[in-house]
Amino acid sequence: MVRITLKDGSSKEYRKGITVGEVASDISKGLARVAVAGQLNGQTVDLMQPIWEDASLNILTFDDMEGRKAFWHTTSHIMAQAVKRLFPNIKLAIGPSIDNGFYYDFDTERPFTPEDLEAIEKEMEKIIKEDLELERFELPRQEAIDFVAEKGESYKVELIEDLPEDSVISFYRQGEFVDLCAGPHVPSTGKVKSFKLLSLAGAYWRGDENNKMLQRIYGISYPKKSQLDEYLNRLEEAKKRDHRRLGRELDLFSILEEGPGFPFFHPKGMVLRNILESFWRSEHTKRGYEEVRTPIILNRDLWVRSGHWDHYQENMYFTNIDGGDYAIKPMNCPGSMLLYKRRMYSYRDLPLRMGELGLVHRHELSGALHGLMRVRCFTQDDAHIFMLPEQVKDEIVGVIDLVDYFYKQFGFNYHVELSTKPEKAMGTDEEWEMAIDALKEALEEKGMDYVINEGDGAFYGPKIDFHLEDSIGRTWQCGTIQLDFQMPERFDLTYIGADGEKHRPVMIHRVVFGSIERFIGILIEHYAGAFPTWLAPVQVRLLSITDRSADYIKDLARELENAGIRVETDLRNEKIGYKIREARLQRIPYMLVVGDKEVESRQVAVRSRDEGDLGPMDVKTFVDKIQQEISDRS
RNA sequence: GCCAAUAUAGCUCAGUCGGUAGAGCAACGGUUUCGUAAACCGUAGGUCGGGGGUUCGAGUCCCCCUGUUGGCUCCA
Repeated sequence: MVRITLKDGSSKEYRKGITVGEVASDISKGLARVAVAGQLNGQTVDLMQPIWEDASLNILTFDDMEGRKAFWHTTSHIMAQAVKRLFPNIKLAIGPSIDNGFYYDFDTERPFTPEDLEAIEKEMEKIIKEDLELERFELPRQEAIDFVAEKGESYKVELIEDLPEDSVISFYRQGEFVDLCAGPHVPSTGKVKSFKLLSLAGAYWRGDENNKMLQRIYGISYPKKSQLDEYLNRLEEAKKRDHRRLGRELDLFSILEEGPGFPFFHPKGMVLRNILESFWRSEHTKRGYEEVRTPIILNRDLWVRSGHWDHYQENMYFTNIDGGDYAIKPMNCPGSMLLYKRRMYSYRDLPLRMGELGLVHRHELSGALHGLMRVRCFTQDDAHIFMLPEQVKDEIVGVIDLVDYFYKQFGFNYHVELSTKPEKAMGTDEEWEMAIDALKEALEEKGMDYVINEGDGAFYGPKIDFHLEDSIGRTWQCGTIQLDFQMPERFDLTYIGADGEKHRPVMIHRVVFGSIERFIGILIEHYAGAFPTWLAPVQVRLLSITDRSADYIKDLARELENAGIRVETDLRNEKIGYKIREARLQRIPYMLVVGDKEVESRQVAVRSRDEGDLGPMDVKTFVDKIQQEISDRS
């Protein structure tokens, strides 16, 4: 007998070799029905897994991330099986589950067409109806290689050869289809009730652009049709809040063919942008930052000195002036270095916090451009902090607090990553280690959870990245703090210490919004265009019922403008329902309806975007209310 | 940059087998002066992304280029 301890702490004896699925059935029929995998002593396993020893067991359903992954992984096998039935000559690469579904990469002579996808979906339906059982088996290394080689699956051979010597090599069989796979999987193909193939894409083998490009098919699946519909519905909803669409509908910005990746900001987009910048300025002034502006174009020598010439050239734009080579800045730091060097500093002057809203240009691959999220020119809300070595931790902590303050202001969730030394880097391993330790120490002092991102640092130093989560769960890197021992060295930055000698300051680069353009893109999606009143490009629209109220409305508009409120009037000869509809589509926070009654009583009928009709109100009452809302930034 | 899809009026989209371009909304003109999400009538608007080719004839078929979209790669 074996003793099995369940999630709730209870335990029970079963015969040796009972499977995970049988235990689930014993617990309850309902659980057995929704079970997709198990967790045996913390390890995810198949429901078909027999249990030979005492163990703790957790039954996973589709609601568990691990369970969902098994479910999606099985669906990817079903897709691969369908592809092999339809196109026997296609070679299989890899087919994992991802955060939202699964994909499978295929090596095929002829790219898939949308019609192929339909045929594959049909074949998958058949495989699901056949309700094939999945069976796991293991093979010794050489046999495994021979097995896949005989099938002509050269990518699988390569995968097995790259597995560590001592690893268990497992396969899963469903009907005539066998695939190399670590598992786990759901017990049979019939478990997958509802699925959809979503998109086709090219993808390099092993993500390396020097390798062959394979054909990737993405898909999603669910145990119930209603869940699939809900997911597809969510995708539709996300489309509606796409910042590119809202940017056009709300007249905020545009990106034209004449400037791919170079956005134009419209008047309303500029209002939003200016508010963000003035918020930024006031918060930074409060925290002891000064502001500078450095040139967009600087000569070649500077970029050679900063290391960008050697380490960043492929992302830079160049120009020539009077026979000399110049570069358009991709970063603000070298300019700031020059500003630091304009005079002598005492240790008493440090830390020196030098901020710059700097417009940088970077050559991004054409295929990577994406609305405001990924552009070729953007404004970094940059700052360089020069400090004594003993000030490093406090300064980093200060920036972490500042970033947190900003993001909370907009109600964002975020997570933190710590990136270490990349391949193309300046400086010694010791310097890097010191810098990484300083960042870790600051994070730990703040008690922040973070993940390590190996090899993803800037070429001059490690960094802490802040990743915001957007409306459809994508994450975007915004804030970053980068510790840099290299630039001060290269530019020979010094300060005079208490001992009267010259010393080397330490420097950090940091941004909070990251890129104002990207941040605006994220804000648009986050609020679905319905900006809180303090950010709304137009805060109030005055709507006339008939021409008779026009003069009163013009007076009101002036009064509200004088109170610092952003106002528009709609005096057109249209019905009130029509005007309200348009104002709502523009997501304007307040509509003031003014007809004969309001002219008579010297009031306004207030309709809030979020709360609907609030009824008549004295003008002063409304102004007080909205001003309060604006100053609270609620 | 690579793979695929795609580009028709300001916007959203029709356009069959290759026979010479159409709707709704928006704009403009008129009528209507109306109380909380779309009044009515009319007018105008297009080198069908650009270039080349096939054809008696191309929005439609082929090739090249550009942009866009979804991925890959890269990143704020």
